[in-house]
Amino acid sequence: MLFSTKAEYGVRLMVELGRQSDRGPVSLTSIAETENLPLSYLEHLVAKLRRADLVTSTRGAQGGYRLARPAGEIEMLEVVEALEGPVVPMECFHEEPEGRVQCSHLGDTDGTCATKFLWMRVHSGVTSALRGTTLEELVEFSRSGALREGGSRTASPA
Amino acid sequence: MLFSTKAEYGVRLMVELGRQSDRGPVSLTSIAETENLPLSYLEHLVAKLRRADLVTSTRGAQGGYRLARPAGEIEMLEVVEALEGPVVPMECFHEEPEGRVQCSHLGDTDGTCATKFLWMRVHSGVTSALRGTTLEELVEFSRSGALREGGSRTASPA
DNA sequence: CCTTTCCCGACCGTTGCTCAAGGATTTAGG
DNA sequence: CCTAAATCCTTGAGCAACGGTCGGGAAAGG
Repeated sequence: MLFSTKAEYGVRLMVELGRQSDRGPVSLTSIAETENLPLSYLEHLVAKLRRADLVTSTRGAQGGYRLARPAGEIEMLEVVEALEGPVVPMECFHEEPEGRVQCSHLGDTDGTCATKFLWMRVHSGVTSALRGTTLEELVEFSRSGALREGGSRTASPA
Repeated sequence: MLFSTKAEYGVRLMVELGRQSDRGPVSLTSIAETENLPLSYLEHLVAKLRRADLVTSTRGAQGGYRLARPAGEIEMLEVVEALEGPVVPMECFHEEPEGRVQCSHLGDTDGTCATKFLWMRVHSGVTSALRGTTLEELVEFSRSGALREGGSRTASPA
C-alpha cells in the first residue's frame, strides 16, 4: 500500500469541491453525506488542506469550504503531500528546499547504498505522475464517468 | 513514506547476494554484519524472498542463501512485492492474476470514483520504474560506487 | 440569543513494523 | 554413531503509527 485513506478521502474531498466550484461554499456535512465518509475524520483532513493553502474556509451558517485556486492550477502532488506528508520512497530520503531529494545514507559501511539508485527512479515515477495531473482532470473524469454511468440523465453536459 | 525498511533491507540483502553470487551460499550472519542490520529481522525478510522463489536456502554448517536466478533476470518489482506485498497505491485496488489492477470501488454513491484515475497513473509510474530495473543493475551500481568511493584501493575492477 | 458551521485537542482499538528468543535441521569432527 | 556447532526457520512480545471517534470551543449569520 503506497498511500493510506488520508489521500483517498482527501482527494475525493478536493474533487467534490472542484465539482461544485461555481456554487458558494460547500459544507463538510454535505460532502460527508454524498461521499459517505466520517465527518469528524474529514475535518482533520481538510485542516491539512487549509494549512497548505489549497482550500479556504468560511465560517458560520451557509459557510463551508472552497478551492483556494482554480482546479486547473492545482497539481495533485501538492494535494497528496499536504495529506500524507513528503512523498519519498524511503526514510533515508529527505527533501531539500528546492524540491530535490537526497539520500542521507552516505557514510555507511562501504560507501554509497545501491538502493538509492532504485528509490530515485521510483521517486521520479511517482512525483511525475502526481505533478502531471491537475485537479481539473479529476473533476472532468468524474463528470464523464457519472455521465456514462447514468446514460441520459439530468447531468449537465460539460 | 512509500515503503518501509522491509524493502530497504530486503533489497540490500538481495544486492549482497548478487555481489557474492560466484561464491557458495552466503549466511545471513555475515550479511547482517557487513550491512550492519539486525539478524532476526533479516530472517523474516529472507523468508518472504524464499517463498517468492527469489532465493534458495541451504541448511546446516556452511549453509546460507543464494539467488534462485541470475541477477539479470530478476526485476526489482518482484523483489519489492515479495517484501512489501502488492504494490498498489490504495486499498481499493486489487490485483488480478494477469498483473492487471482494478479498482474495487465501483458500486459507490455516484458511480466511478475519480481518484481511480489518479491512482492508475501513480501505479503505472511506480511499477514501470520497478519493472525496468533489474537486480544486476543495482549490483553494478554498488560496485562502481564502491570503486569511486575508495579511489585506488584493493577493489576488484569489474 | 441561538443555530450553523468551522476548528482544535484528547482519546482508543487495530494494524503493522521491528526485533528477541528458542526450536528444527544439517554438516563437521571424533 | 554421537555430540557439538552452525545455520535456517518459526513463534511471539513491545511499540509506534494509523483510522476513526468524541467533546468542546470559536466565529459568523439570522
